[in-house]
Formats: sequence, C-alpha cells, structure tokens
Amino acid sequence: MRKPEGAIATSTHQVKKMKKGLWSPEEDSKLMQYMISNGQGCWSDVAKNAGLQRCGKSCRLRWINYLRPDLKRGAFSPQEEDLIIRFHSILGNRWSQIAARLPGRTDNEIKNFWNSTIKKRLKKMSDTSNLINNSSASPNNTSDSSSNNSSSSLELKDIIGSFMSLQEQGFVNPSLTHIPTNNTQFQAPHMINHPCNDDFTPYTDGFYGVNAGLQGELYFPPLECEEGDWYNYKADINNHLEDMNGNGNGNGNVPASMRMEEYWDLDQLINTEVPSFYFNFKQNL
DNA sequence: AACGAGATCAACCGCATTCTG
DNA sequence: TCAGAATGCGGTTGATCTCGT
Repeated sequence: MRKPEGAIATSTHQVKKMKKGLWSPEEDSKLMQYMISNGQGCWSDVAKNAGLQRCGKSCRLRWINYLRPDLKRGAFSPQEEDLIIRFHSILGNRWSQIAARLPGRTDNEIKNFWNSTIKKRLKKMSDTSNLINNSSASPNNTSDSSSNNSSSSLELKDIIGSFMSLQEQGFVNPSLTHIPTNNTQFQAPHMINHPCNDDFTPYTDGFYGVNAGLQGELYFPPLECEEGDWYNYKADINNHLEDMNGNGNGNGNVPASMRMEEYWDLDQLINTEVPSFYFNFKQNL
C-alpha cells in the first residue's frame, strides 16, 4: 500500500503540515531543478525529494501550469481563440482535451480564458445579435434561417451566440449539433431503422440526422468506427436523446454526453468549416 | 489620489478513475 | 481481488490587477 499524501512523516514521527497558497520563487526553483535533473516520477516523491512542504498534487499542478519549459506564455492569438471556440463546440468543457490540441497551453489557462473572456464576449455578441434580430423583424428584413443561403451566410458570432444561449438554457449539448451545409443533403435520404425505433437520416456529407422531438433534428458527425460498432453508436445516440428529453431511466447509467472520441475523429471535425457545427436553432426557438 | 467594480489567473477542492501492494 | 493511494480533471474561490469615476 502506498503512503498517504497530505503530510510528511519525519524520522521523529512529527507530521509536518503541507504548505498551501501561492508558490514562492524558492519553491519554484527547487521544483524546477528537481524536475530538470530527475524528470517526472511519483509526485509525492517529487515533493519529498525536492525538499518541498507541498503535497504531490500541488507540485504537479505547479509544474504543469507554470514551470513546464514548453509552456507558451502571453495572450492567446486570434488563431488560438478560433481553435478554442471550435474545440469547445465539439468537446464542451473537456479542457484537458482542448489543451492537448493546443501546444504550450494548459487546461487551466484555457478554462480561465474561456470563462473570463470568450464566454462573456460571445454572450455579448449573442445579446447584440438578438437585439438586431428583434429590431429588424420587418417583412423585408427577416432573418429566416430556412430562406435562400442564410445558413451559409451566418457569421460565427451568431452561431456561437445561439449555441451559448441555448446551452445556458439547458436545451442542447452543442457538441452534438450540426446542420447540413446545403440543401443537397436532403435529397433522397434513405432511412435506417434504429434498434430503438428512431430513424436515422444519412446525409451526403456523412452526418446523420435524427429526430429529437422537442429538440428538433440533431445531427451527428461521420463515424470513425467499424461497421460492427453501428449498434453501439446508435444506442449511444438514443441514450443521449432520452437523457436530453427526460425519458431516461434516471439510474445514472445514461452518460451525460456521448463517448464522442470513441467514434469520431475530433481533429478532422475541427478542420470542418465552422458552419458545419451549428444547429437548426430555428426549430428550438 | 482614493475607491469600487469587474477582469484575470493561480491554486485549491472534490470527485472519478487508475494504479499498486 | 480489493482497499486505499495516486493521479487527473473540471468547477470554484480568492487574491491581485486594471480601469473607470
């Protein structure tokens, strides 16, 4: 059995209390030197061997978020911002997974950036967008997403703003929404019989649409899985829909979100044009 | 200059998962 | 196999900074 963390037992059976709070430059220096000369190992050993009165957890956090030599410092570039928004639209608050795709950035950094900057900015944009839409509801100036090419002309801010709005209202998990990029996807879809009696509509861009009742139609990205995984994939979608619609059995077995990474190539999804990730919010509003 | 509000960010907390003796 | 420690993650907190009045 491993020794418990949280206190250091000394040779005189004293138990030293772990230090908390901000790290001093001396502590940083100790940890840095230890990590450079010994590399990463058991974090509780790192704390002990580096002569730090910190728990391993604290050392790990300090190293990962601040001392690591490969960390990129400074403000996020517009490109990084764009990537974060795209990744977040797919992954939700899976900060570590987002960070893994942004070299030199930490999950904590991205989380803070999202919560402090992007979230507020997008909300502001959403509010502004709603204001404009409400004030321009004249016959000649309607913004009907089903008319002409409005879906492709929507701007990122509108899309994200609507995402945020609905997400905050708990209507929808934006990672699971999509709208076909043009009307050709609706041509002659054949229906696939779902084991749980839901109908899946395959579109020519590889996405699948499924009727989500009050949620409107939801669109799921192309599969990465083998043919034999179809049943699990569809069952997962069905579970998710039941979860969203409150028809689940409530025993906690239904995942809050689908196991996307098991089926979908996220990096490929990210490279998809932004409009591919918005949903037909018109049906929900 | 002083103050307050809002923004930022480092670090903690609690929980879930993984590891190990 | 299992109990408990270690690890990793996301949410939250609180100290500090910045900016407007």
